[in-house]
Amino acid sequence: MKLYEKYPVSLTNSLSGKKEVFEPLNAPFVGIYSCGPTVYSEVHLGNLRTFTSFDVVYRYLSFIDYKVRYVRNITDAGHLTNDAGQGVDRIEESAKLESLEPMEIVQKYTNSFHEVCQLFNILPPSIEPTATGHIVEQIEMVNTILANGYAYVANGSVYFDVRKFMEKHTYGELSGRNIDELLEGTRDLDRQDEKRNSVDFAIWKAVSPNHIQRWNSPWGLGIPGWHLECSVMSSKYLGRQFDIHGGGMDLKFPHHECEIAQSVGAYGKEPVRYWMHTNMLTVNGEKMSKSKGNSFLPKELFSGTHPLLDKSYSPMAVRFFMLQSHYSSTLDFSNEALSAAEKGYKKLSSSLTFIKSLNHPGTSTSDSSIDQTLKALVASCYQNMSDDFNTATTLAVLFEMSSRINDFKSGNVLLSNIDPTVFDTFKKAYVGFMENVLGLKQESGVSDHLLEGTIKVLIELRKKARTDRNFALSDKIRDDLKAIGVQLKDGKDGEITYSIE
RNA sequence: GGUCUCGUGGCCGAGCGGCUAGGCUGAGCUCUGCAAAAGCUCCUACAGCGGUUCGAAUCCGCUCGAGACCUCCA
Repeated sequence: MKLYEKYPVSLTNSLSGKKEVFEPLNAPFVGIYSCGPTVYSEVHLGNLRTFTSFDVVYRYLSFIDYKVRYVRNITDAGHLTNDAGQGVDRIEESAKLESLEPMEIVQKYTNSFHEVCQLFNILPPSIEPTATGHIVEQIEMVNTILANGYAYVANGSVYFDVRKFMEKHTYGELSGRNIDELLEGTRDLDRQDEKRNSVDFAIWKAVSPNHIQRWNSPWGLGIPGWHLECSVMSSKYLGRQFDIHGGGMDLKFPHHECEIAQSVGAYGKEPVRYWMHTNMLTVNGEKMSKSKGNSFLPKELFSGTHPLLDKSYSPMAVRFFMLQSHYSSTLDFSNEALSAAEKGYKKLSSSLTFIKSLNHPGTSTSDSSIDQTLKALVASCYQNMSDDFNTATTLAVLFEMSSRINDFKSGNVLLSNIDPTVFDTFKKAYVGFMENVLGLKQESGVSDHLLEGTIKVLIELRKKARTDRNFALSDKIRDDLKAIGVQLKDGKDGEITYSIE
């Protein structure tokens, strides 16, 4: 029996607004697409929340035996600041600002995005396609939509004809938009606009010859529409209908709505079975965004240099902070919350370190009540994650497990009272959910062998001092190390461990 | 203005009609040469007002407050 059969996943489908049982089209295969970054500047913490959320979805579905293909794109062309016709091309704009080639901008911020992902332990997707790598396919899709009569050409641009589309299909379903009202607004449309209706959107956009990024098409020089690339790349790698499409709440309209329309307009069927939307990271109750000026860059977080930050925070503390809330709730940033998260993470992390090195002696006089408790905790991890990827409740279970691990450590509970198989399952689950599912890896306090060795020497000296009952000296070693951020902990058995503050 | 979401204890945050969330902080105890860590215990909530129900933080209505989307945004 596969794990996903034992712990069936349910998730909130934005399309219905309800929690539904997840049934992949072709189990055990699962296709996930999530909207990646537009690489015109550095990603901020808010962006990262979404990527972290889908990273966990990807990790968990893989963990419970699904064969997941996870596609996350890089938008490196065609992202205008609006569809209305006078929009500025984000990549071009940054290129001018930084005096670089557009593709240099793309490379620079793609690299930076990858570095940040690595720091936050966000796994690379199975496929990371780029818009510029799929110009041919995008032109093909525009042609298909034109052939189906759902688009029109105007001055070298191609627009999706929403009103025409609505004669046979629905538009606005995902975001709950009242399109009649949107169409009402059409009368106010600027006369100079090439669009027939204000709700129409560009699937191919003509550009002038001095636009650096441009491609030849049947309609002249231009760039692909932003909404189009996701439709093209998702259908290319996951099929015309696939399981999960994710993204931030703010992409629901118009981006995802347009994706649906394009795919239906081209291929005649709903592209996505389950839509998942992550909620926003807020600062003092307001959405974190570049335009509001309340966003931090990851590196500002690690250095603690941003004015809104009291101190620096490690990537795993931040990851833990995000996982403590549900992906569909807003999460409010604050120094207090982050400090609390940092301590909580350290607690779980030290249990992780300990249990990894702990092995069952082999024989046991089994105490079934402890075995039952441990087994229930393991099952609870799966149940919580299968329940709409509830990382918050899963963490609560992990804290419970951490307490049990500390019982092993202190000798409150003897391993000889635990069935070896149960212990093995428990250990694998704790390590697995921490590292593989939630992606909370251990942050090595000391990366330097020299330093590590030096601390060990000092620990040996302190042990000697303690056995000699030279407490003045042993306290001095401990206090002086503490002053530079190394906390020593005396174990019952005389062993001394340390942690870096 | 339209659409929608949210309002939980000192703080952050789960909760999807009945059963302990959890973390951080604070207080006490145990262990310890003293600390730290750990263990145990305690403090405590569901914005307000009505309604449905045997029973509501959880469902319905109203009021107040906050936010998101409706233009680009994870």
